[in-house]
Amino acid sequence: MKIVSWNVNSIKARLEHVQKFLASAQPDVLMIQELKGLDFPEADIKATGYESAFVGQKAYNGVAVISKHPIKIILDHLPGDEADEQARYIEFDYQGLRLINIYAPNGNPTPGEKYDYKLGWMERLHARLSELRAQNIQFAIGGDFNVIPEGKDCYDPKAWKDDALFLPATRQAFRRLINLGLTDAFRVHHTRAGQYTFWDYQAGAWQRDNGIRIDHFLLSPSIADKLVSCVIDKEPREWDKASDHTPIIVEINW
DNA sequence: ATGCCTTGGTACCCAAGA
Repeated sequence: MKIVSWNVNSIKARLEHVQKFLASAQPDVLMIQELKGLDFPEADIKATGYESAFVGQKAYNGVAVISKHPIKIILDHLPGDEADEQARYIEFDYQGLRLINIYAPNGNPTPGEKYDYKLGWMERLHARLSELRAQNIQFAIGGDFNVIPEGKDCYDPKAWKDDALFLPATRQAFRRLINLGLTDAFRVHHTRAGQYTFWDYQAGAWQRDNGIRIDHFLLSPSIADKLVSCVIDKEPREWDKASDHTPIIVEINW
């Protein structure tokens, strides 16, 4: 089973890119983030042969699931704060497999309330994944975690030293997820530095390969045992009017 | 580096992104 995560930075601006990707990559499930609007082009996605479901809000955030077969939604928000109305989480069942698609908060500027929200959100995510582990529910979680796990996951660690994506407390929150017994799928078969999923639009970051690795797939133990491959597909980042993120693709022997 | 782009919402600039 081929599952993909991709922050598209507006589904309205990137619909043709999504359709082009679906046609060439033929994933079973494409989980996208940053829809940036209340509308979702379900009919256009259906025309390419895919089902879709989404959780959206006006202007910001938003996550969607595009799949060959219909999904069963388990949760349309991250539990733990009923006052939180940001569209950043969808948990669902696809062909008997539990999947989660997240758009974690950015957290800048630091310090401040946005960073506090980021850490609180990560703590709530830990609580939810801990619950799934306790219930022995096997799952894969993918998305834009907005976390640079290690120095080798960015072009210049010194430049990111005080950033919300790389602060010690941020990386600790990520390691706490890993320590639930989860596997960073990309790092199973790729260990070298300088492999990124995001390049800023500014200052020629893409041309200079000045990027960061912030889009991830974490797998529970039994799913990790079924991992075939996990790769970053840099091609869509080269397309005209590209998203600043590129897809990460995981293949599981399901 | 308060900069550099890109998007959406609102109104011709600003917030947010990372």
